[in-house]
Amino acid sequence: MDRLDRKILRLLQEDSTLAVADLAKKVGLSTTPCWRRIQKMEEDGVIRRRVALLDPVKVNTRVTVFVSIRTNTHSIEWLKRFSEVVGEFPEVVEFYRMSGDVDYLLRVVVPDIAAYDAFYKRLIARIEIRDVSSAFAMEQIKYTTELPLDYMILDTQKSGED
Amino acid sequence: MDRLDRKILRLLQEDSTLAVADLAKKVGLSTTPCWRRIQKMEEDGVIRRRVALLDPVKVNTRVTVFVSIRTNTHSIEWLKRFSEVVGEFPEVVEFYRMSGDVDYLLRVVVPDIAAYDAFYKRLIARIEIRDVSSAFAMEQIKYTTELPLDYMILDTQKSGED
DNA sequence: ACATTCCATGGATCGCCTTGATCGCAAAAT
DNA sequence: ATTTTGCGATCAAGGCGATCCATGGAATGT
Repeated sequence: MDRLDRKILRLLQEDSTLAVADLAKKVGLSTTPCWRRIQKMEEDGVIRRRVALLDPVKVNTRVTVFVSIRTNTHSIEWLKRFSEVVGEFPEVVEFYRMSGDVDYLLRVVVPDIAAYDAFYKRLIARIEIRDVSSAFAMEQIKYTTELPLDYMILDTQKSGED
Repeated sequence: MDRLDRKILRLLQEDSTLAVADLAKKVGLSTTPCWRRIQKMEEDGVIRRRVALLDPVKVNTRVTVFVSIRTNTHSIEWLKRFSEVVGEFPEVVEFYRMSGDVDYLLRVVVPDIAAYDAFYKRLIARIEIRDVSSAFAMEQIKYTTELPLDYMILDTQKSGED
């Protein structure tokens, strides 16, 4: 992993439809080695997958709700079951176990408040929860799947920018 | 937009490298009309872009921090400047304006706590904020870019499953 | 000096994207 | 009942781009 790999990743995070030849040109390589690097990073699992990103408005999921959850039971079994149940809901798009006073945090996407209420009822019907509090996002100012690559660990620390 | 389109979107959200022919087979179409539907959905902006998703661990950003921000000044100008400044940080991967007692919520990805502290200092050096509180995620139980398509508005409500 | 590694280049194959044209079916409209 | 309209199926064909191989050269390390 050097800065060429990083440059490739940067571009593929933005647009994975880029032809290898174009990518190579932008990176400053010829197509063959560029292609090989991509292959390697896919094998190594650095590149997980390539997906299509949809417009939330167009698919009628414009509302994001953050759901903070506190629980009584802190057993492994409960966590396992809780994870499974929550994972089944396609509205739950992110799901974290937290430190601090909140135990779990969900990001839920739905068309509107009414749909959130319906989701909420379905959720608590499936599993017991001590305390739930919902915070509604009024606006999504930034959302990106691009991870910062500045922290990547590179093999060689040669000169160069980017 | 009918259930065939939805089926196509479902598959492309999982894997955008699928060949049109394979996609068509899975959906129950022949390649040409399937390809045309995809084109249309790209033109219409339903499909925004195709991107590569990376492994957070492999690119050294395993830690997620949720940053809750309260502000004094609630002017449009402040919001504009704040948005710009925050948007410049690649570590900020999501950024919402919230209702309720928190004004803004950020999701920040970094390698470790130390890096978060450095990020935090850089942030408050750039802009004045009344109150900041950080919540660390111990575990990412679920993360998906797939939006639920069950709420999609379809042209025809014919019979069928999926 | 030699081995290793990585790149550039060229070529060659093959799959699939992309497009156009034509036909058929089914629903809707007149 | 007939016509119109709107898909989809099928066939065909051009062409781009992915994929792989083979060779030569440059830089690095031992």
